[in-house]
Amino acid sequence: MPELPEVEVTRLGFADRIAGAQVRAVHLGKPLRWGLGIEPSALVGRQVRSVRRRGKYLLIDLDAGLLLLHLGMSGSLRFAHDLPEAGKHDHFDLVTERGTLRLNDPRRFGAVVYADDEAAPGAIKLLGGLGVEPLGESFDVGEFHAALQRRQAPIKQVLLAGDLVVGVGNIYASEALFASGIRPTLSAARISRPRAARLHEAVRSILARAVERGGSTLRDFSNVDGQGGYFQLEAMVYGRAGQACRVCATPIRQLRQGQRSTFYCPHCQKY
DNA sequence: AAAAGCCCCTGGATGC
DNA sequence: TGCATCCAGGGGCTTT
Repeated sequence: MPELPEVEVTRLGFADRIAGAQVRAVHLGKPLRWGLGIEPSALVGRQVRSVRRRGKYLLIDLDAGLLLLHLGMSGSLRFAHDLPEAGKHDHFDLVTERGTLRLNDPRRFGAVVYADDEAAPGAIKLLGGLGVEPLGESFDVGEFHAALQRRQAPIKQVLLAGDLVVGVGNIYASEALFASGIRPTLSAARISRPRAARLHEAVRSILARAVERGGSTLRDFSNVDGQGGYFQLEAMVYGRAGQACRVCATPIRQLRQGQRSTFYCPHCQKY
């Protein structure tokens, strides 16, 4: 669920509220994808400075060190003063005097990892290979097109790989390709400059719109206040196999690329 | 360097 | 109702 918009909506929901708070306790549930990498008690007394996002990672800056948090496939965060006792899928609590940040993650593909700083090996391993931020100024059309020229793989998988541009997951990759009229199976290297420009714009506008709509809630996602998003209602192709294209009424098709579902309109995406 | 497969884990939907 | 099977938004790691 959590792609860039969901992670950003999550961040926006608690960044300002937790900034300046002192950590009172850290509680762990079942093991996540990776261990925390520090004794939980060692975080007590540290102060939360800010919460940033890099790709699909949340970076919780402390006055000493930082926490790298990933929602995986089924993770979501809550932030509140009066959270109930931890349930079976609650695997990380950061208790502060301003409220408790709680990670709920049924599939446990998510993780919370401590690092002394962003240059620490543990942080480099997770953040080092990431591509540019699609909503930032460093996402340049010319560089994007040039990078696509060097990749022979299908464009859908190049977008998902995240080493070129981050944050585009399965839903938004399908949506961005629809918006730019490109077949998901087309080799990235065969995308012309004008098409790359359309894709570049589509990625930016769709991700920004999804943040505005509170993200997409298909199953597990909710913001830190427990509310779902609405972007899924605006999906043109994702999850719509067999249904009429909202533009041309042609039935939407579904295929598998790299063990993941892809949706597209064979009429609107001919390129 | 790039691409393709594998796998981590749980739960919901579907089919018999 | 019970049970097996398939599928799911991610991404690091290994192999080709």
